[in-house]
Amino acid sequence: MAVLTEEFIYHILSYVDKVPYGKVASYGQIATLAGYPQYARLVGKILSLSEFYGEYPCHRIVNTKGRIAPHYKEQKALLLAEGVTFKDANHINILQHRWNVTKKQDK
DNA sequence: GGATTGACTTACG
DNA sequence: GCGTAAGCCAATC
Repeated sequence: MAVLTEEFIYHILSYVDKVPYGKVASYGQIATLAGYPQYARLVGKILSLSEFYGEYPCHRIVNTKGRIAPHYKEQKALLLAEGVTFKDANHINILQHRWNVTKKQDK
């Protein structure tokens, strides 16, 4: 039944852990790298639970618009602490900080 | 087993 | 660039 097994969660988080300092990645990007491009929503759910499975940089994960998580208020402060710049209160400079391994928008 | 919801993404106006 | 709609999948009611 549950797809959100520890094995799957750690698999996703392993890619999250590969996001370099000062960079950010999208849910879909992580999902694609993990081999499940359609599981972007599951990635978000996993990240919300990631703190219970280990300390992962879940604050480096944003949506493709560069907007931070609506329910994760510390994210902005954490990203600023890493040198990530914001366009406004809820959007980072995704074009500047997005992870280089982007396969969807490799351009 | 159908309907609703969500840390998503893409398309359209 | 922003709001809405449709597509997507798993969990929850």
